[in-house]
Amino acid sequence: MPTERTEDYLEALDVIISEKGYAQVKDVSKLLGVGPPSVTEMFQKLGETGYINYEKYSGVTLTSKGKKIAEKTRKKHDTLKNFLLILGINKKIANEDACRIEHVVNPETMDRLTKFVDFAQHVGDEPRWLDHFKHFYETGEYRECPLKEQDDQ
Amino acid sequence: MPTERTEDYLEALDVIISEKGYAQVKDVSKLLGVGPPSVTEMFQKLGETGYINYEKYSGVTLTSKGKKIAEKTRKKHDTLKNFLLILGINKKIANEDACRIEHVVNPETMDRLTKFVDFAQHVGDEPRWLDHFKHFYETGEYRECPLKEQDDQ
DNA sequence: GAAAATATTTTGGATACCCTAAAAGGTTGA
DNA sequence: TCAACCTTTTAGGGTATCCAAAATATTTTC
Repeated sequence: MPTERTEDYLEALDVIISEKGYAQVKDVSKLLGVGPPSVTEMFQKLGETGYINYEKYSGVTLTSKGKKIAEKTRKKHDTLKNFLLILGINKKIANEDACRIEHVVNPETMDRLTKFVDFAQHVGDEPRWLDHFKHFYETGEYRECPLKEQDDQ
Repeated sequence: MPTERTEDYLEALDVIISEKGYAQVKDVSKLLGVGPPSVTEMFQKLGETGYINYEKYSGVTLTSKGKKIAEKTRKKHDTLKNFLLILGINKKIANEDACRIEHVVNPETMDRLTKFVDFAQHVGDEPRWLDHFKHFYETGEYRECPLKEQDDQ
């Protein structure tokens, strides 16, 4: 199993590579905010464990094994981020939190969250209950669904 | 700032202490699934940094500084767990995920989630939209809110 | 009250990260 | 072509966590 940090590096590599075809130490260093020696060290490890194609002093690419992890991680990231956005959290925080949560959630939880996001986005515009939640969030006031009473009668 | 692991230990201590008044190395060792030397080592660190009252070979208690962190962490844990339960995730997984997510979420996200849990639990029984989500989760079929059409006319 | 059982601590070591400083490789433009 | 300028790598350390084995303390039991 890759460590959390390994997932972070693979995900970053995937982002960079999808933009410029390969990734250099300095790109990852900048994106993850760590020093070049840390990146080189990780490149060596990722090379040895077969996640990337690594040759000293040249740009790296992902192997299919690495790509698989990267994509899985990015997908989780997207779902989490979308979920947080639905809740009304701003983009920056949604991204940061998604970045950290993506490494620790159970697949079953991801599955439910994915469906939840689908559910909230299924209709064109915001579903009524979500409007109600936002109203509740802002005012503390709960808007009862009028249908409820109809049912009870 | 306490590390994630420090939060875990403090939370565990709080759980144990609220049950038997003090905590021993073996209790924490069992609860967190780490060996006794790791616990002793952490006790020493927590003692030095003022989170617990530690004396060699005797049960420990939390200082108010430690209690504060422990409670904050437990509260986050509870909210996250409740949220996951609302989504329909089983208790075991909800607990495990809450345990890991609690260390990495932004306060703003916690705030929204807390309100979301309140929102979903506001009425006595499950709100209609949540029923609809569960139906959607199981069948992939979306139940339109009948009111929607009324509005449109 | 001492032997046996249990609990805790110490010692010594491992791993996965991170870093700074210095060396070495690669690139480029006068 | 070679000096200057990146970029990457190596060398040498640091921290936080974990562990097994051995030493020590405490508690229980006869």
